[in-house]
Amino acid sequence: MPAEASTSRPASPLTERQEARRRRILHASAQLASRGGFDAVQMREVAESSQVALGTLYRYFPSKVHLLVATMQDQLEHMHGTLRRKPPPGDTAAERVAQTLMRAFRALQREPHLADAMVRALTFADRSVSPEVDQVSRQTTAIILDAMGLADPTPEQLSAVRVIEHTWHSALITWLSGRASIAQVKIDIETVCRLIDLTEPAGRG
Amino acid sequence: MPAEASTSRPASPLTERQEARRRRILHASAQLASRGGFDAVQMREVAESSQVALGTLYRYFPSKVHLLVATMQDQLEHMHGTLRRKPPPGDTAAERVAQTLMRAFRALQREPHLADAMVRALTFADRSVSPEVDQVSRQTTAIILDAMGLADPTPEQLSAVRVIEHTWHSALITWLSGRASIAQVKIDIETVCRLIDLTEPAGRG
DNA sequence: CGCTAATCTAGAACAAGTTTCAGACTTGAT
DNA sequence: ATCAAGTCTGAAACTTGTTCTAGATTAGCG
Repeated sequence: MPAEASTSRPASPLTERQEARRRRILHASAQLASRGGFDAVQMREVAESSQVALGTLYRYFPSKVHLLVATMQDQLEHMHGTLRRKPPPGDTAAERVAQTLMRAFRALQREPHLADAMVRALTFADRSVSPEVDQVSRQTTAIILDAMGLADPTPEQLSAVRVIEHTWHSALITWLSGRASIAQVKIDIETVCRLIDLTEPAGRG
Repeated sequence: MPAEASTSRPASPLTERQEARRRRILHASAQLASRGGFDAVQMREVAESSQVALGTLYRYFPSKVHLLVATMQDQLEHMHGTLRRKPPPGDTAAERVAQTLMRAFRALQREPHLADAMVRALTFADRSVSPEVDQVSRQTTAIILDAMGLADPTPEQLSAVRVIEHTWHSALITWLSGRASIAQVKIDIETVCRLIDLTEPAGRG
C-alpha cells in the first residue's frame, strides 16, 4: 500500500515515480481548489490533470476529503516554514499568537477558494480521516506554541491553545460562508488570544 | 413558494396540509439522522418516510444541508424551551454558561448520530444556507446570553459569546469525529467560558 | 359549481463521488 | 533474463444528491 496521505510516515517508502505521482495529484488538487473551492475539486478532473487513472487517485487518497486534508497538510507545512523564518514581533505571547494567526489568515485571503476547499474538508471529515485531521491539528498546535515561544506548556496552556484552534477553525468557516467579515474574524482571534494571558503569568493551578 | 426552512417567518403562510407535510419531513429527517447520522439521511428515504414526492421534498428544503439545518433549528428551539424552564444554578455568569452548554452536550450525547448529522450539516453549509445557519447562530447566542443573565451585553461580551460559540461548534466536531473525549470537550468549554470573567466584572475598556 | 394557478406525484435523467474489473506495465527477487 | 506480486490504466457500473417533466390534485375565487 502506498502512502496514506500522512506526510511524516510513508507506510512503505514510495518509489520515485510514485512520489512524483503523489506530488502531481496534490498540485492538481490545489490548483483546482484555487479556482473554484471545494466543489471545483472533482475527482475525475484531478485524475485527468495529474495524468493518473481514477483508480490510482483513489489508491493514493481514499476519498475527496482525504485528498483535500492532505492538500492542507502540504500547505500548512509550507506556511510553518514561512512563519518560522519571520517570527512575529509582539511583546506578549497573546500578541504574537494573534499576529501569527492573522498572518495565516491574510495568506488564506489571497486564495479564498483554496481556503474554502481545505477548511470545509477538514470540518466535514468523518472518523475515517481522523489520523490525517489529527496531524493537521498537531501541526497547527506546533505553530501556535512556536508563536508563544513555549517548549514545555502547562495543561492549562494546552487547553487555551485548543480553544484558540477551535476559534480559528470556526471563525474561518463563518468568514468563508460570508457570515462574518474579516474584521470580525480579527476581533474573535484577538479575543480568544486573551486566554493566554490568563494562563501565562500565573503559576500552575 | 412555501416556507424556506425559516422557523420564524413563513414567506407565505402554509396551509394545514403543508404544515403537516413539513412536520412529517422534519420528523423523518430527525429519525433517520438518529439512526445513522449524516449519511443515513438520504433524500429518497426522507421523501418516502414522510410520504412526499422527492420533488416536493426539494421544494420545501432546497438541499440536504438545508433540511438538516432546519432540523437543527427545530431541535434547538425545543432545547431552548427546556433550558428556560430549568435555568442553571451557578453563581457566576461563566459557570452558568458552562453548565448550560454541558447540559446541551449531554443531550447531544444521548443522540450522537443526530448530533453528527446536524453539526456536520451546519459546518458544511455554504453561502446558500447562510440565512438559516445565521438563524441557528442567533438562537445559540440567545441561549448563552440567557444563561449569562444579560439583557444588554457590551461589545466585548458579544465577542466573548461569539468565541464561545466557535469553541462549542468546533469542540463538538472533534468529539463527533472521535478525536476528543467527552472530558476534553468539558475542559475546552470551561476554559473558554473564563473569557466571560474577563469582560464581566471590569467596566468598559 | 367551474376555472385557473399553484402545488404535488411518479419517475426518468443527470452529476459527481466511489467501486470494480480485466488487462498492461513495473518492480524486486531469483 | 524471467517470474510472481504488486501497481497502474481505461472504462463501466453503482450510489446518492439534485434537476426536470408531464400529468394529477388542490386551493382560492368568481
